[in-house]
Amino acid sequence: MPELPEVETVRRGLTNLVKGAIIRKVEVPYPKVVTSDLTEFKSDLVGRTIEKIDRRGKYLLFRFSNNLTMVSHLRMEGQYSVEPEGAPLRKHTEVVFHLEDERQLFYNDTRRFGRMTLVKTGDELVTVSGLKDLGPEPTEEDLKLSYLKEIFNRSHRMVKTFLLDQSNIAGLGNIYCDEVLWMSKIHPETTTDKLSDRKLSELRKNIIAEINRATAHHGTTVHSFSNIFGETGQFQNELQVYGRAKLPCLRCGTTLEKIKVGQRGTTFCPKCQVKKV
DNA sequence: CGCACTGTTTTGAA
DNA sequence: TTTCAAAACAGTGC
Repeated sequence: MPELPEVETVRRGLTNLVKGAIIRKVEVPYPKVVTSDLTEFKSDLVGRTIEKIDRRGKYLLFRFSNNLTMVSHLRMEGQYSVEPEGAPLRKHTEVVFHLEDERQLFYNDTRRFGRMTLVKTGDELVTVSGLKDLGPEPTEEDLKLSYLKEIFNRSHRMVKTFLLDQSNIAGLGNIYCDEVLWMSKIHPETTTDKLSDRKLSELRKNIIAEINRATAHHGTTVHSFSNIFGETGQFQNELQVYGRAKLPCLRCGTTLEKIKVGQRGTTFCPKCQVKKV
């Protein structure tokens, strides 16, 4: 499901619904989802308040009282839902947080790729792989052009693959990568060191703008994504290339092509996005 | 039925 | 050190 705008949508929904709630009991029907000690996971959260929910890249950070943080990554199809106490588990419910107020928070995950781990607050930045090496957020303040120039010039990887690497920039996934490359008129297989400073600046602006715009639309619903209220995002109506292979480019009319780049399906316009060699 | 595809990340090997 | 393919898993569509 989720790239940064979708995870941020989930974060806001969770904040509305369960911020301030107290955990009464934790059940883990699918133990593999918890990568930290399972016994501690089930016992340590009992009695704790969900004080805040943060996000970093595609990671959700549940801040509990007494300096505990639960790191949750939804991977492909992870999803939270809030139900009345006693509601039956869903087919793919992996964790149940019973709350003190007659509700329960479910973590559901059809493909079972999502993972969560419990750490002492602050430790996530040193112990959680993926999180500790995460690149800057795609924002005006955090994503400096000088930084991009440096990492792009140093690498010889294809730009699409490079943007998907979360240690370079946090939060972009397959959909928004294809979108920003189309917007910036960059062929996905161009190697990063071939991009001019001017192109890089354009790409940076497009990344920031696109992520902001998608977040404002509550994210994109392609397969299964819906927010905690069960509402779908609206941004799929705004996509220019993703999911439009064989359809005309909305800028020049050329038929969009779909190829594989670094084992990910990649849609682009062969006329607008010419590979620089 | 078999195969390819799907919004992600980690792992191990080259 | 850097980069890449396979694997983790379930569902859907051809």
